[in-house]
Amino acid sequence: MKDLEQDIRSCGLRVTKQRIAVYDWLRRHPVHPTADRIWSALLPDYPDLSLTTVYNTVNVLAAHGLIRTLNIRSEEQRFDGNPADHGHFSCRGCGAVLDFDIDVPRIASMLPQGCTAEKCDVFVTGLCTACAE
Amino acid sequence: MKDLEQDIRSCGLRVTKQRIAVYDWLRRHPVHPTADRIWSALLPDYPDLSLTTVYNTVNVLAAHGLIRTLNIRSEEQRFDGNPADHGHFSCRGCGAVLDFDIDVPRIASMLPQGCTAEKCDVFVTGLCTACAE
DNA sequence: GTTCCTGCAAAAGCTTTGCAGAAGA
DNA sequence: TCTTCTGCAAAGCTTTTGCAGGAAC
Repeated sequence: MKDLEQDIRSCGLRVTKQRIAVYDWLRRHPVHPTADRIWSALLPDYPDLSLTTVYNTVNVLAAHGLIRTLNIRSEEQRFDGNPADHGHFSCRGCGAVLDFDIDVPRIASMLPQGCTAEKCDVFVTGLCTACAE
Repeated sequence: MKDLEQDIRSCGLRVTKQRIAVYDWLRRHPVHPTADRIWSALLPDYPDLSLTTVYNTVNVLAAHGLIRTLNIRSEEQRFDGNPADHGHFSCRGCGAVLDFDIDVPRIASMLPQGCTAEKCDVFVTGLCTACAE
């Protein structure tokens, strides 16, 4: 928990219980939630937490690279507590989103000549093992 | 132009001048536009075209695999006249979106065990050659 | 004591829906 | 002729903004 505070503080941000709560939840639940989902999950423990603050918090955390924003589906924005480059596999059958490791240099080698990669997202849609049957 | 009609017809859809216009424009302008951008571009030639119809059309075309929807940025949905798997490079400097070829089998090999890839999107953010200076 | 953050309400922006009239097959 | 599509207006949703009170430092 102390390291979460440290992360936030080292970005020049103030440590508030709302920021700790959102950041901690996001890191412990790798479910790529929407802002609304984060808010609902925290509401029992933080009855005064507002959806506006969740939006504000995820935007601030993402701007400082502590979390990452995803656009898997068109309708809504999702957030990921793991800011490292990694792939997302979305199962068409059960709707689950699985993380997987990606070989960033290998993907960067596919880029147009002269372009440099700073952030890399890979989204694959298909069927997972269970749904393939 | 005839092949566009053919594409639309072969999906069991009716051929209308609006659908031809949107589909044709999208295929000839690989700029990954928003619905609004498509509408603005076509308005001079189709003064009666409504934004609702553009939305309806891109959704129908995408549902039948003739075009592809993208979620490069969070705010808005974009469309791509090329339905084949390919990567998108978004330049942080000039905002341009460049297509690049991807090696799908190579990426599929990074997937979790047992998962099968049906659609693959790769989004890379960074700096293009011109902006890198 | 300052500055920054939170939370409410309202606004903004994109996208969808309902429905009557028009167009395609 | 029958079914599908278009276009207008209005609604729906997610996300942002403005601002007063409150918390962090």
